[in-house]
Amino acid sequence: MKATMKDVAALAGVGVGTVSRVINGIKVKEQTKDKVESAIEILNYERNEYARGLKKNKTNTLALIVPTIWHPFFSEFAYYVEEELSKEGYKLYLCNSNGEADKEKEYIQMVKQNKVDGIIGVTYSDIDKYVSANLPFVSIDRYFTEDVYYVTSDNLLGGKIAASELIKRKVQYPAYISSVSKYKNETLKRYEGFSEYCEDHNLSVVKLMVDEPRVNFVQQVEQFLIEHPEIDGIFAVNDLTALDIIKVLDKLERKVGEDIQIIGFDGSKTALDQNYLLSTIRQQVDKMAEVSVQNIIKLIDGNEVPKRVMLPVKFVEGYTTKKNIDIIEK
Amino acid sequence: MKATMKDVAALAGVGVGTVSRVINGIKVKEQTKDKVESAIEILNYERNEYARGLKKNKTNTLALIVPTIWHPFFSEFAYYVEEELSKEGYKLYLCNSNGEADKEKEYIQMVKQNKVDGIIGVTYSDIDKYVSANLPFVSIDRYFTEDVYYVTSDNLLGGKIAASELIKRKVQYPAYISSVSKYKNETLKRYEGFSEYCEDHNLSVVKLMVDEPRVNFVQQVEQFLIEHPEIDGIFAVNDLTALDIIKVLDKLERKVGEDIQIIGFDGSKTALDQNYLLSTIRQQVDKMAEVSVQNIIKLIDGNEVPKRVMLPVKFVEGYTTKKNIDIIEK
DNA sequence: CTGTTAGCGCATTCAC
DNA sequence: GTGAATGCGCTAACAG
Repeated sequence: MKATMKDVAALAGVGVGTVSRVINGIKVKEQTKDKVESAIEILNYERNEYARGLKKNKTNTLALIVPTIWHPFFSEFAYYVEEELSKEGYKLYLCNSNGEADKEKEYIQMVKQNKVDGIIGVTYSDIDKYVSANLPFVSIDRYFTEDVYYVTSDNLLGGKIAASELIKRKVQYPAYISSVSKYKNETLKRYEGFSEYCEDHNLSVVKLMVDEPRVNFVQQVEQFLIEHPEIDGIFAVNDLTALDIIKVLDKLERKVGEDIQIIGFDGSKTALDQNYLLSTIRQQVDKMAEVSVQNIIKLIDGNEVPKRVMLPVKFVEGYTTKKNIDIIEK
Repeated sequence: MKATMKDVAALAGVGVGTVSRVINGIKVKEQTKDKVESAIEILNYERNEYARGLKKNKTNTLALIVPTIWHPFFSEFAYYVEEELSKEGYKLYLCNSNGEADKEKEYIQMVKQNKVDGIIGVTYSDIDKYVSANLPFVSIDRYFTEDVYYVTSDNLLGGKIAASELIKRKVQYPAYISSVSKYKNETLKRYEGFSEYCEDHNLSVVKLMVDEPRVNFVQQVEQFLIEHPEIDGIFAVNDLTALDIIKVLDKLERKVGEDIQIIGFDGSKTALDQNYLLSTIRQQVDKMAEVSVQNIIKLIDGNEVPKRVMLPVKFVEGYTTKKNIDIIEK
């Protein structure tokens, strides 16, 4: 049936230890190495990962928890995480939590059972009590406690940039629209930055914050916009929300990019490709993934990494904000 | 440190065998069962999956190979696969192949090494030589050989429906635009169905098929549309391509949905949400995922499943085709 | 440098 | 019903 190390050792006329050494790249006499390798070849030997894991307590496997891989931001993030991990010789488990703590707990169990070495998680549930300080866990976009490592974009700055770009384009009545999870996360900073900047420029922000899970989101947006006809600039918590809002604006026959300007957040490539039109605050998804992966691997290996990493963002102009500001400004 | 079965057995005052039985739900006297369970509780015991895997040679883990999780169709598919798998108590490895056979081979190795029990693959490379008949492998959207199980949408019918919907809307000069992989896959059927139906209605279709990987795709589309100004209806190989084409049409100032109609393919929810406007042929992604998962699990368990499953598709009307056909038809 | 050996933690005989 | 014993395939420590 399936060849084991013993078979290989027998065929090569050496001990199992030697076979193990060859496989793991530990120095062995060239000649014996050749013998072993050809035996491996002949028997079509493949190492059994279970036996190995049992000894080494190391799986070279990570889990990625996202609310849903459906969301373009998460799927782009997952893409980069897997790519980076693959370079490092790691495999990736994918978990859609749907915001349910249960499933997240399950994966935390897995690291305890040695099924995975660590977790990268975009978790919007109250998972924090389960992640202990010595559990390799890197949180994305969410601050738990001092113990939990996290990497995030500079959401505060993003909010400020959005405000500044809108104000630059003569927006007088800025609005912020978002859906909010009952669990605190970094997206709240987008609002903070936005309103702070607006207030500094003597503009007050009207806001709509819909509780998650979103029900009748579109209707609520519509009502909000009808109640506040003066709004001429909107900052949306993310691109998908921005697109939903645009839908409503279309329906209300407000000319987006002219009568009313809108800026999203994320700028993940999928969304941009599909909606080349949306002005947005772009997060460096690739970088986030890279840093997350590098950090968690270092954590697994017992090295020090910064508790917190914050990545810059930048404005990407689309067609939902006014062009040629220079001309406008004249 | 970490509690093992031995510890539990010691604390409960029973043998390890009994502990094992309790854990695996094999009948044990109620009383001893309770003892064991409370010992497990106290010691916070968790089964080591590696030791278990070593014995059982079963991992309850599957791999999903997609070209890139980025693509909304694949990310939606991945979502449903993971969801379905989760119900069945399976874990999912995610692999972005980027169309490279190497990475796909690596995962096939993994099933041989008992790291995964089976693979669901959307593979556009010539992986077929590596998947043997007894390897649990379900292919999506691609026919290999008689040996390989696959599930796909009814692409031929989809093409026909697209043609019929366009013709119903008075299209006279239908076109088909696509990018094509050098490896045969089921998407070619979309063209077949489309052109077949058109020809049956005495319309000849002009087509643009750009080789993958796409370089200068947009430019090629633009040139194609300029060279064929008569085109008044387009069927695109998928939604993303349709959106790219719309971009070009916008640039050329052709009024989409009026001067020129366009139908995409996929209708995955993400794309629809973001582009509520696109008329498309909708695949039942959830169903595809469900069937794939059920079939591969059956295969793993050694049961019979149909070699080939073909799922129906349907037209979903957006704003890129004419509305109120009745009125038009009068 | 290399062969031998002792577990890793569990499931599964086999006796009792 | 249940405890004890055997090995799954591998790595690492040890002895040569």
